[in-house]
Amino acid sequence: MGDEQLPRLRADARRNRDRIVAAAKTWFATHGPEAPTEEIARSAGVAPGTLYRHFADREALIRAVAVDNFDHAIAEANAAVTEEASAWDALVRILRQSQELRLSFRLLTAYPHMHAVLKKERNADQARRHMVDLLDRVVRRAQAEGTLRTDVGTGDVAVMFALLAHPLAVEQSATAQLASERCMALLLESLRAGGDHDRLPGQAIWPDQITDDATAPPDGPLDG
Amino acid sequence: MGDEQLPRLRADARRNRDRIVAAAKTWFATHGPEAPTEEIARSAGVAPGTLYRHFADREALIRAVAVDNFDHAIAEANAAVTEEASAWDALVRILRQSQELRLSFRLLTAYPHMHAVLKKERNADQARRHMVDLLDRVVRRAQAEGTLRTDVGTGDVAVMFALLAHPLAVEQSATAQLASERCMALLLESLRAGGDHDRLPGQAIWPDQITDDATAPPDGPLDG
Amino acid sequence: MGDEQLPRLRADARRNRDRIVAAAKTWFATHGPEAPTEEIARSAGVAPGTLYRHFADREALIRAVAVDNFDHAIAEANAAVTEEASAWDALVRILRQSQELRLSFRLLTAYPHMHAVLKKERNADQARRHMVDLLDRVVRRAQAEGTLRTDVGTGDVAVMFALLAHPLAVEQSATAQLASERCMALLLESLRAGGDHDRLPGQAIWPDQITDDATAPPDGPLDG
Amino acid sequence: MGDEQLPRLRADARRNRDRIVAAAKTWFATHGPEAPTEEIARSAGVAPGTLYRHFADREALIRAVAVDNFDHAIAEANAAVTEEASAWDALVRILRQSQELRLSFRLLTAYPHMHAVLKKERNADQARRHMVDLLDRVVRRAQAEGTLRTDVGTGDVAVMFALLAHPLAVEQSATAQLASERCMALLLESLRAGGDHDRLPGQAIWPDQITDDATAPPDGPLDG
DNA sequence: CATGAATGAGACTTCATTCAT
DNA sequence: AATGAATGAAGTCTCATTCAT
Repeated sequence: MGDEQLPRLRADARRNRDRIVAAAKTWFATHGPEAPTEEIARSAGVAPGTLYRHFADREALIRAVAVDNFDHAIAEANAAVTEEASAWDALVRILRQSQELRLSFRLLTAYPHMHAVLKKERNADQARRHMVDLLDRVVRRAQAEGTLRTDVGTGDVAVMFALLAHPLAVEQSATAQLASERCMALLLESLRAGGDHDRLPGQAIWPDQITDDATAPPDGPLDG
Repeated sequence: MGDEQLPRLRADARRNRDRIVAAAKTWFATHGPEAPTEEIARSAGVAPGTLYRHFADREALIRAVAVDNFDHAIAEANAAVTEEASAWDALVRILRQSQELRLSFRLLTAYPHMHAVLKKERNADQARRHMVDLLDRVVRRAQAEGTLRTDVGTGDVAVMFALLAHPLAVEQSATAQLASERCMALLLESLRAGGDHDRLPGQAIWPDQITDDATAPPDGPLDG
Repeated sequence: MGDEQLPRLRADARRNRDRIVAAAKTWFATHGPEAPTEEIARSAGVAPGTLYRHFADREALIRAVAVDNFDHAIAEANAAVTEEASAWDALVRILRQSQELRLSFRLLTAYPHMHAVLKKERNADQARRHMVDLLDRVVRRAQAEGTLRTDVGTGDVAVMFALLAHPLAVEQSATAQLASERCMALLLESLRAGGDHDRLPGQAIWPDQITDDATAPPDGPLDG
Repeated sequence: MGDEQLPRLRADARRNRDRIVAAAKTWFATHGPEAPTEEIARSAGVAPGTLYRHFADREALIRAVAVDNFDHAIAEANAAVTEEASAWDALVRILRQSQELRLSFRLLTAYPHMHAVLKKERNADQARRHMVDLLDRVVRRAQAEGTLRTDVGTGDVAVMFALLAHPLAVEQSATAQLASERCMALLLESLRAGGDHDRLPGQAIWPDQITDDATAPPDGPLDG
């Protein structure tokens, strides 16, 4: 899903590459995108030089992690679509289960210039579009089956996903877990078809509006 | 509000301190909480030594910025409570207008150990509690006046605030602005009293649960 | 001569700067232009950070050393012109004595892109032109006094200086010393006015031809 | 001449060895003796491991390049001696034409410990002596035929060769080419027998004095 | 023999913080 | 109280060389 284009690697090199990405994913998740490459290498059980043989610099590593996250997220989303009885259930499952997707979003918002970084690699941008396409199909099907209110678009849903993917400041505790679930429940309730809905401002937002380059993010981790 | 306890400063020292906090606020907002102190000092028009005369280390500076943010946010929230006709309207206004509050929340989620950091300084922790108290009053009043559903607590509302305070990855464009407003509208709709509500998981979350030390964040910027 | 434009430095900073340049001069002379900056700093009795406070990178340090060399070389040449009875004697003394000039040339030919590097700093380029001007006056005076053959130009003389400034591969031994002196003697003999001279190829080379950018050096230490 | 002692190599190995030496010669000439071995290998179309199968380390590669240079230079010098009418003409041709000789001298003066390095390999040292012997014969013959002044020795001539082998800092331009030719003409004029000659300092320098270990260079590229 | 992945020492540079002026 | 120079600990990245495939 993002790796077919890599030149064939020798088995040991491939294994090292995978271990480095896995270690980086953990370090980025726990210590942010500035986590020391040396520590990442150590966690992966390789020397620093090996990390740099596979990834030219920190950015390349971040891109690789992001692509990997998106790949897994897409796989999870596909499974949800395939296995759930209704599009609505698929949507709920995607929202609830995608830890990988969540990590992607965290990385996305924590690293300055992240969009620019991702654009540098075909894989990364493709993965993003792929995810959006998938979400778009689910949204339209949910509206067709009458479970999702029809005055929201895929873009609206994506924005909500992005918000919910953010870590709560208190996330690890039991309260945080509960808070997160309650928040999701409230959001899902507001998306559900039926009942009286307020008129939302503007028009529904669809994928073409969020895929557009015009929506490039600002400059900085807190704004980006 | 958070600064009464500071020793009297000479006028010029006071001015320097203020300029440093202002510069830091800008740098933290645009370049994250790791922004170089030297740059912050330069922006403030002082030498690095001066910055460190006022703030023992980076953390102290972050605390000062947070306190400053909270002070402003509290002032804005007070104005909302005073000037709006209903508690609901005050809530909406707080959510929509408080740029300072938004920045506070961003800082809160972007910096590792932020809770621990804030706790180190009486001022900072007090400001946070002050803000929560204020929100609590508004929430209870809104429930009393019948505009806010009663199965949510102040903690739930705070979590939503925190979520909405996050920048959308697309925030700068017109679409992003619209997306943000639509998202807020959906959230507010879900908080509004009336209609049929799904049963939310667990119990309502109230201030004591989010002020509790048990909710301390884990170790890392993305999780914290 | 190359340092008037520096902002006033505090006395201690000035002293450190000078010690760093002196240490760098020694290291470059003995270990080439890739000598470790850390060692240079250690020799100067400062920490690496101090070296980098004064010189943004290795290139800047090399430029500073080159400027310093040229400054000293110019001073020596000026002394020769002032103190020697004839322009010819001044020429001989300049050729024989200018250790600093010799070091400049070594650096010049040992470091890739050296000309480009020097051009980056106004001081460096100015010093070079200054030196050429000085040499030009001596050459013309020697020709006017009838001691230097008139079919050579300042450019020719400069080229010979440059050649002689190169280290002989055997330079440190007694033989090398002698070889160097005999070589100089032969060269000076060929420059001396009087007797029958072969027709030299082309025309005399004057300063405008060697100051011209068109004569930029090739890419590399052995060709440059 | 320098390679008879090598063990027989398979045809492909032999071809690889030759390509590596050729690539190294180019890289050393353009980027100095510290040129990355990996780049040299790439230019030669082999993997780094192959380079190290043929040459134990960087020094061995440098020696191989030097031997190769000397071999070619000797062949050219032999041709000059054979084909030119007088020893003087042979001397002039050797000086003017031997690009390989020039490169040998450059490498010799650019690399630290070069003499020590060459001495480590029988081939390299033999090639150097061979070249000196050849030059010695030409010098003596030229003096015998009355075209070379008799107060200079082979060592003096070799030193001049070494000097002229250095690149002029301006070598690439038309002016540089001319300057080089004029410089050679002046030097040759000073070597020519006839006319009044100044007394040169010391005694003529002969091969035994420059082959002597006592002339070993100091420690560093700029002095060596 | 060739390959090219892995190593790991070490270079350069940055920056939070201290301290002499 | 302010200044800004100095420090030195990290961190990133390179590359000569080794070694498993």
